[in-house]
Amino acid sequence: MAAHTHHAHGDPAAWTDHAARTLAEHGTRSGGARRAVVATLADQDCCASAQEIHERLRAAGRPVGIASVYRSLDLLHGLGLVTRVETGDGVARYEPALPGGEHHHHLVCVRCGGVEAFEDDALERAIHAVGDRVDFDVTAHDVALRGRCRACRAA
Amino acid sequence: MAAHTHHAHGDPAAWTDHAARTLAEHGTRSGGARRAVVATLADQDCCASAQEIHERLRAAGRPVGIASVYRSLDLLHGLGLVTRVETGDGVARYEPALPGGEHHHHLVCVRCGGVEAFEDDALERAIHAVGDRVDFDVTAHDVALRGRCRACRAA
DNA sequence: GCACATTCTGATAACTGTTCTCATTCCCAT
DNA sequence: ATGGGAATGAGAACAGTTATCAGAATGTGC
Ligand SMILES: [Zn+2]
Ligand SMILES: [Zn+2]
Ligand SMILES: [Zn+2]
Ligand SMILES: [Zn+2]
Repeated sequence: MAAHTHHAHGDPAAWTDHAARTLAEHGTRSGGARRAVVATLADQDCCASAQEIHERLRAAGRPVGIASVYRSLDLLHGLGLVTRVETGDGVARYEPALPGGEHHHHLVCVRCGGVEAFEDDALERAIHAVGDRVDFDVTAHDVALRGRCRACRAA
Repeated sequence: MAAHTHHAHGDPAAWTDHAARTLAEHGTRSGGARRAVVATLADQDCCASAQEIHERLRAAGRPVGIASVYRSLDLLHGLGLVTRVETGDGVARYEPALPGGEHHHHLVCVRCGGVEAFEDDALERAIHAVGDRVDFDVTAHDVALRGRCRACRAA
């Protein structure tokens, strides 16, 4: 068994393979920039902004043009390989979308801007029920709970 | 009885009064620009962007500087008088926050960008239950269901 | 009503995240 | 190996939002 389980939301290698396969099926070529972005995403538990990914790649000695980061994220999002998360500060964040559909939602601290993940089956059922009842073909959903994290509550 | 009930989410005059009272309690002066923004918001069933409000005021013959619109919305949001809604297109939208706490959430069409409102008690209960169980002082929540509206499903 | 301190307002500059442009590089089927 | 086309990266362009600041409006104390 591995000494640590850093990734709470599934095996990153599995998502990487899934992403590579889906990209190949769509006839895209495998360029270095996009591969680097995919690798960085696979290493993320939760959401990261385009600029964070850009910075992380630069720090890792594999700089990628910011335009390529945005392009890659846009393509991956179009193929359903990443989820776009809006935390309310006007920047889009992205996290891997697992093929099985398992996912989490977010707690956003209004003071420090920190983001935590949570999962809740009852919430998912309630959302699904709404989707069934409305005159709308619902394919995705976002939930954000806002408030104060433990640290900011004390401060 | 009124011939039509245009406002699904409470009496606009009541919200206007509530807003005016809260603003007065906070020692703000009553300038014309902010009063106009409050009046426009009171006339909204659902969310509107700063630029939409700006345009609506201009069209109504009561032009207000865009900076004043943003400032007013920011102040109202800080006082809890409006809700900020993120529909995913990178534009912040605002709608009146009723003092009783009754509110709705949104269905966003990924094709045409249209927004519809819905309410669901079971969903609210599920969200409340999550807030009780997490280590986070939850004070607000956003839910957005994404998909295709009836018109765009046909097209 | 009048003077005054303060707030509000609006034009515009500045800023930030994102998208567009285009010349160059790279991938890969042939 | 080569040729056609997709991918890349630097920088310009863009959109929404925020900051700046001089002048107008507000309301309090007289
Ligand atoms: Zn996450
Ligand atoms: Zn969910
Ligand atoms: Zn609404
Ligand atoms: Zn709710």
